[in-house]
Amino acid sequence: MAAGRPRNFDMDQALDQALRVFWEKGYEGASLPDLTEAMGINRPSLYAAFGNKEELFRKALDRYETGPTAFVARALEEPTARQVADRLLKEGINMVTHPDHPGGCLAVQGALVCGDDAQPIREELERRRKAGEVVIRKRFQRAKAEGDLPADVEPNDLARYVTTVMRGLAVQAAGGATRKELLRVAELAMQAWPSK
Amino acid sequence: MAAGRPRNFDMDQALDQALRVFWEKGYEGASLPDLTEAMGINRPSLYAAFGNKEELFRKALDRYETGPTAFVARALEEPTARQVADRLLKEGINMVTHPDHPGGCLAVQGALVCGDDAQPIREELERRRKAGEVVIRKRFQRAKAEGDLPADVEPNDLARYVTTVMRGLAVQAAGGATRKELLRVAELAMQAWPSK
DNA sequence: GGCATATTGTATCAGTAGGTACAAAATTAA
DNA sequence: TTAATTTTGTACCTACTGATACAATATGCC
Repeated sequence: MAAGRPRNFDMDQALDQALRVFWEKGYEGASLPDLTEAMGINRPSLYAAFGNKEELFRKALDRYETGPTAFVARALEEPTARQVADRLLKEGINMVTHPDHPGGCLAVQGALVCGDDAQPIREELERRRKAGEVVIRKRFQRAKAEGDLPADVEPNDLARYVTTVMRGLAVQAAGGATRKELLRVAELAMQAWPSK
Repeated sequence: MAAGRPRNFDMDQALDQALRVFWEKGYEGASLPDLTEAMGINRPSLYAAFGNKEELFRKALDRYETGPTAFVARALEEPTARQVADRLLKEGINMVTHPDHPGGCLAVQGALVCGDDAQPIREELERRRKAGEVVIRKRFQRAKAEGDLPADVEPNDLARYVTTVMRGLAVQAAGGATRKELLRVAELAMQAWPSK
């Protein structure tokens, strides 16, 4: 089979740059010139390689989930529910305030609300946020089955609590809060943990 | 003084509609046609009465703060810090899930991140969020001076904690969480309150 | 009524949004 | 070397963005 002219950019590197732009400006706020400049490619190359803006965002989002947010899966492996929650908060803070990439969380600030055109993206992000909540809930359900949580505690509520705090932390980080400030918040948030 | 042709719309009513659109779609996501249609006026009337899109947003934001978010000032009047926090969370939830207006919080979803043009708005919202945090902090500082909080507790941290949870609740509400779900979260969040 | 003033509606502006046509360039297969 | 294939770069498209010029209209004051 024939080969054709080779592309002179790395797809993953370009995607990382697109991710950075979407993260920093949101889906709507990221313009095609913003993206092509950061990715170091021109418009037709972007469309040939990634489809369109919406598909590019989805691919950047996939990369976001296998990269920066991989800490969630790791945190779930902690032995107790309490340790899971503690690590989710701490590593979450580490992520949303990490100096190597934009502050905050793409799943929150990518398109929390938006115009009509971007609604599919808003819904996609909402779906993924929901999915993140579900894996945490399942982990806490398991914890309860293992006797690791009091009988009168709803894993559902606990998962929603941790998730809600994490999203609040993400908003704070997007606004410039420091890691140190947010770690104090996490410490307080963990005071709510049942049966200390 | 002469009068000229009277405007045939109510400024406050129009502003309320603009507020609704910005709340629902964010600053960038709200287009001029979105705004004029909701406000029931045409473009030149909008510009004559409110300046431009940015000024309109600022005026809608002022109205937001004297209307939907007025619960904050009321909550601060509660006798104890604990009651203040509890009421902030509960009334905050009531607000961000109220059926009479869009879900979530304008100060969070109006422009958490955005493109270059909207940066002034993003910064304005960040300023106002910060100001909201400050009034809560001051209330907790007073509480501490009054012996209403343990000596080893930082009012600063407590204010940031409450604020962070409220913002998390706002994100959840923007994503469609119900009032009932969020009240369970608030209940858990209050478990963290010092010296029960 | 006539004048000054202010708002309305239409029609339009320049700039930018996302997206693409098309030819030149760079590769592999034959 | 030639043919087939794929990417690149330029130039461009349509639609929509926020914003206005201007004439028509509606008021209060004299």
